[in-house]
Amino acid sequence: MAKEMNPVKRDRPPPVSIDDVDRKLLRLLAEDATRKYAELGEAVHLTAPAVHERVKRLKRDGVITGTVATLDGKKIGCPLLAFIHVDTDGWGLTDSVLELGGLADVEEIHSAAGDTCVILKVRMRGTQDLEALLARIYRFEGVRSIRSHVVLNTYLERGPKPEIEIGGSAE
Amino acid sequence: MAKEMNPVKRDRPPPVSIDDVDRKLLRLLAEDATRKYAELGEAVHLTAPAVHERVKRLKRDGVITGTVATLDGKKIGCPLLAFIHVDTDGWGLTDSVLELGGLADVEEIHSAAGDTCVILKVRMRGTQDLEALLARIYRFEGVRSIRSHVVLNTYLERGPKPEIEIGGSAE
DNA sequence: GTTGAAAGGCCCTCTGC
DNA sequence: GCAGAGGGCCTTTCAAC
Repeated sequence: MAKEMNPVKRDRPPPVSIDDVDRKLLRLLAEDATRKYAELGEAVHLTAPAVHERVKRLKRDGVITGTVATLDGKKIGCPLLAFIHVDTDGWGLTDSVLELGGLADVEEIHSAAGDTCVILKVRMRGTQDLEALLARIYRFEGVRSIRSHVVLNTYLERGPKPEIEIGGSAE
Repeated sequence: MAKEMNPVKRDRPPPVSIDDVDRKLLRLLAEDATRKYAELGEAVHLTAPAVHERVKRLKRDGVITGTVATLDGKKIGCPLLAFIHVDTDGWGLTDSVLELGGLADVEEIHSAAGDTCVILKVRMRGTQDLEALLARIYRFEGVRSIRSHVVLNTYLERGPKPEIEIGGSAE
């Protein structure tokens, strides 16, 4: 086949096929998962059973990974949001860092390229909790430095949303 | 009152009151919002109508801000996750940056303390889209520097979760 | 894919306790 | 706060097209 000969092809095309109707459904559900199938149907010009079939497929294929309630950080007593960048010597950090996932404060753990190795997103009750967490991280082996970025205000915060067009980059 | 005399008190206690049962419900719903009221009820030793009443109150008070479907970034064709730190001269950046919220790629926009002013979380189809976005940001007035942190692997990614204990910091 | 219909489940409310 | 019962909406499936 001409597959490997085409330089435009991505190296790893997604194994699941998603069309524009799926994308629109995903966008709507990513915004509000309580929408009824009938409502979704009229948005994409399909009937409720057809929509149900697509959504079921999207869940089965792992495109939709779950349905969750979003909470207000301040209202639950965690007004302090921060990003923590941890720079390490080697890679022995990994196991220790993954343990941080057990803390309710820690929302995200990523490994990253660039001048930092691990990026954490944490939401805490106050600066004292943040201090305690930093102290704990510093106790890990191989930690060279930590930089904290305390968030002053959040203007946007949402989950992944599929692009609407294949060639475009926006809306 | 002895309120102002107690140095332990927080400066701004949350206006909505949430007890431990609420917190447990919030944790369960933040994990999986499709849980049935009966199931939630037996987890907190309450009946379904009682749970329903609490959840309704939590939504009315804005503690629960919504119910959304979570999507797999890779499966929807956006495997490239990155954090972008934008450093600016003044504050004129704000309006321009907020416009970025219109892009589907941009998931989060925060203003931050420290050596960076704005933190963006973006999820894109590839490095070309990232380059285009960076070029766009550089065109903004007052942008001094940009640092991008491309995520290699995500170990944890979830929404806010209330602490389970008043004094504790974990599970 | 569609329409129509039917069964079942759960939400939600209301009533008393 | 509990228990129980009822109405109604919606999901979900099945038929036939």
